[in-house]
Amino acid sequence: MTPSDQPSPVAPGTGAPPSGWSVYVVDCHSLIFQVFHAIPEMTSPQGEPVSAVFGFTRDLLFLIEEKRPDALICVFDPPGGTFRDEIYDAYKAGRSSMPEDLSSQIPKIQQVIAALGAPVVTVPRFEADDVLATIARWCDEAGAECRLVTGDKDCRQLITDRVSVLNIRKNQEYDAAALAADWGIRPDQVCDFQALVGDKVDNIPGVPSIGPKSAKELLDRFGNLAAVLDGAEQIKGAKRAKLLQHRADAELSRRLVELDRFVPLDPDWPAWKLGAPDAESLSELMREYGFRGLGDRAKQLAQGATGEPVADDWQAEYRTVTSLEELAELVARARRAGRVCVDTETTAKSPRHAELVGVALAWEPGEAYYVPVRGPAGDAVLPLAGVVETLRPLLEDPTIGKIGQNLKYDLVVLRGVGLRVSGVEFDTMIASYLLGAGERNHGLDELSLRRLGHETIKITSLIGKGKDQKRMDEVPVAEVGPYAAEDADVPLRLLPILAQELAQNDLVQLNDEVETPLVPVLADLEYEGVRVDADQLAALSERFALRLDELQGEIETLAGGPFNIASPKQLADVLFNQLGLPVQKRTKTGPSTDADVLEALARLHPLPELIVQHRQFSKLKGTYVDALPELIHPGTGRVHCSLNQVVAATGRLSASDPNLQNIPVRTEAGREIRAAFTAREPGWRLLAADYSQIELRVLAHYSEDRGLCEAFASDRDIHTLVASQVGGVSIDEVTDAMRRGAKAVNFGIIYGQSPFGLARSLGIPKDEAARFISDYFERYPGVLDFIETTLAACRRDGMVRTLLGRKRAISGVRPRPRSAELFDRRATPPQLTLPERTAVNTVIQGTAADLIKLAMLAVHRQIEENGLRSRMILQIHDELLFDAPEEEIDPLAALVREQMQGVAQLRVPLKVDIKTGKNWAEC
DNA sequence: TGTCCTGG
DNA sequence: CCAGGACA
Repeated sequence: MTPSDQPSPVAPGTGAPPSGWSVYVVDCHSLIFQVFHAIPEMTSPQGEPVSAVFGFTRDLLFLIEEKRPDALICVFDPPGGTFRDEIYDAYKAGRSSMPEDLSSQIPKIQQVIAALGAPVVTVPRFEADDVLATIARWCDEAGAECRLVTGDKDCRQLITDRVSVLNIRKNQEYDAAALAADWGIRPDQVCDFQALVGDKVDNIPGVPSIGPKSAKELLDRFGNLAAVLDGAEQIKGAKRAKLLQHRADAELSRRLVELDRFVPLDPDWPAWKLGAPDAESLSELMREYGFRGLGDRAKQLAQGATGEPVADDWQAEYRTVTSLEELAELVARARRAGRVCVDTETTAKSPRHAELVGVALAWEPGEAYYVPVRGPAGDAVLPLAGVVETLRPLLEDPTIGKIGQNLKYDLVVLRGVGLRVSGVEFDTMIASYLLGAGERNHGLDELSLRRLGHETIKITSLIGKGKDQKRMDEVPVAEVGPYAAEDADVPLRLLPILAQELAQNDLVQLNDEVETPLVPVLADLEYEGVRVDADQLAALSERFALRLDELQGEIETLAGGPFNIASPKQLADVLFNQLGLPVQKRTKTGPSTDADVLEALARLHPLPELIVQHRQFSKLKGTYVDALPELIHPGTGRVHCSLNQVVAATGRLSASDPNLQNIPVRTEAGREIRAAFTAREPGWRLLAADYSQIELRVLAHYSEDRGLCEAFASDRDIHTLVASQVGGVSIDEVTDAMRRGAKAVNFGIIYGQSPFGLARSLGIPKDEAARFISDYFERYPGVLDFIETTLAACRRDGMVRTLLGRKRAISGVRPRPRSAELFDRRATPPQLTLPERTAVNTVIQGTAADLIKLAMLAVHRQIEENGLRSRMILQIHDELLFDAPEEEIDPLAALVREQMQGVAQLRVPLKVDIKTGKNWAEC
């Protein structure tokens, strides 16, 4: 609003905009409500609702881009009442108040408006509509074009030759012609029309039994409301009585719907002129809310406004090294600095299959060096061997801190050229992950943009994308240099920012003592890899192919013709249309054909069972048997999967290329695949050490439940024990079904499963499952207390933490019941919502992940200190796999057990089972 | 992109 | 609950 001490540029009451202007006025609350209801729920990376912010920003960007207004005035309703409340208490009583999920977005929307360079106007005691009416009048009087952006029908009374209402959803102008086609009246009759018809939502009474049609007829005949009311006597039928009886209502209605075109507002056209957007804060906001697409549009808009790229005061000195002498000099300088940021450029994404193209080094922000060792013919590069030897005293010195983004990658690559990098100090990717577990993008480009406001050179601008990508060694050194140097510079600049944030979030210890030291350990695992017998897989592939052929034949006979078994759509057609089997459940796109459904159908027809088998074999063949040989490293004969430290929101590792964490184990065919994973050479064996029931032990620890803790202390089969205690029978009396039930409940608790989910996974009725769970809570009361304590803390803090302080933000946990109500909940098990289940699961699964990470660090160190040749080669959540010379098996087993069991002193002992064999199936 | 399946 | 990957 115009400050009152500013002299008004025009006389009060008149407010002509500069000539030739096109003025857009937005009724913000109207638009916000529209988009809020039109757009499905969206949350920002921080978990706050932002769907209305998104919709509003999108619409405003659309207006700016497409309509190019000279002024874009955003009008908000004032807080508190308006003059209409003063003349009629029931005014707008029918409108529900704004939901919290929406009102929390209003300040965000106002930030966006400010960043876009548009003014916000509010006039106390006057609704936004009245402000629209006033500005519309000014425009009309001055002959300026004015568009009113609102969904409110009241504004139709403002329509003139110059003023129209813009329907932004349909991008249609609603003018006098549209009004005539819609209501059949003129703009000057709008108030009278609405006074007769009324409006339920705004609690405008109107005249009962008069709808749009009769209102139009009356106005056609009499011209306006006053004439209609005066002439009511001449009207025939029931309407006459109604009009006479509700004359006062109609007159009040007219006063309510008529907008005030003279609100006390001083126009300030210079200030209202749509300015250039504030690119920096705009893109910052778009990133904060997670609007990627809008961010790009906003950026373009900002560039268009200034005619040049967004200012980015990035000062940097990047050089490409041209001689080994120069490199030696740089190494000496880096050593003096005591730290170095490293980034390697290579020919491939997989570090084990990649060739080194160059190394970038930096130790002071704003200064970085690129050392090329490969490049297109004719480009000057340094000899690899010389570079390696010159870098060795820098990179292998543990006292020189190594900084970088995804250092594990560089460690594996450099190990490939004979450099064992030591002294890993800070990895920006890991810091970003610890600060925002569950966020998908921890890439350097994103970090730079988000934390430094600097747009980095994209790799695609060098090597292109899609099918005909170049390799980095095919890109001229002159282009690679600045790109690589920047990738060494950026982490250095990010470090202080991230380090401070880690400190603020109590994550320093977890970062410095667990996650960062784990980087070289994981690099070693990846570097070692797992031996796979390609011949065995080839034989298996043939056998599976034969079996699949057989199955396909049988299936087509039963189905009465060929079809694509792999297509759920075609399969559904065969099962439910051609065979007429009953549909069990539906997916978004059609009847479901998943394993549960097929199992249920198997009792009615032989086909589903065959489908299950076919799916199983084709899955195993496609995902493992045929894919694995492709990934075997020609030099090592082993597969070197990638272990990702920053993907899983709970703190677990994940594996890919190939994912060795989901090699089959439950079926016979799956175990045959495991048998193809072998020790690396004759005389070596595999050793698998897995934590027994680690997640349940974590649950026992947190719950402090006597019964559960004692169960673990007794070292008996936990599922049997729980079955006997919950069922109230002796251990010998526990049946198979009871143990299965207990096991399912145990898992259900860890996964926060609902009684419904439990019933489904066990195939028992829902009330039976619910009773099982309540019996469980009755027997182990500490478990429910733990769940409630966890949820209360999550509700309070907006996040949960694991044993080592790893945090995960979770919003949406409902207010917790008072403790008195907990007793009831033992009788009727709690139905947890998704965020609540996630919160419980994260604490348990994340703590288990913490423990095994500690174990990996301890075991890795011990193997090194004891000079063993044995190697850790894989982690599968609760299991560690080792490749060991036969004579080391016993000492290794002892060492591994001791270290794994000793990582933490919980209220229950940690138990480790160890198995060895020539292949993984034997373990 | 959604469905299904493998593991924990 | 959380992941990765194949397939249509």
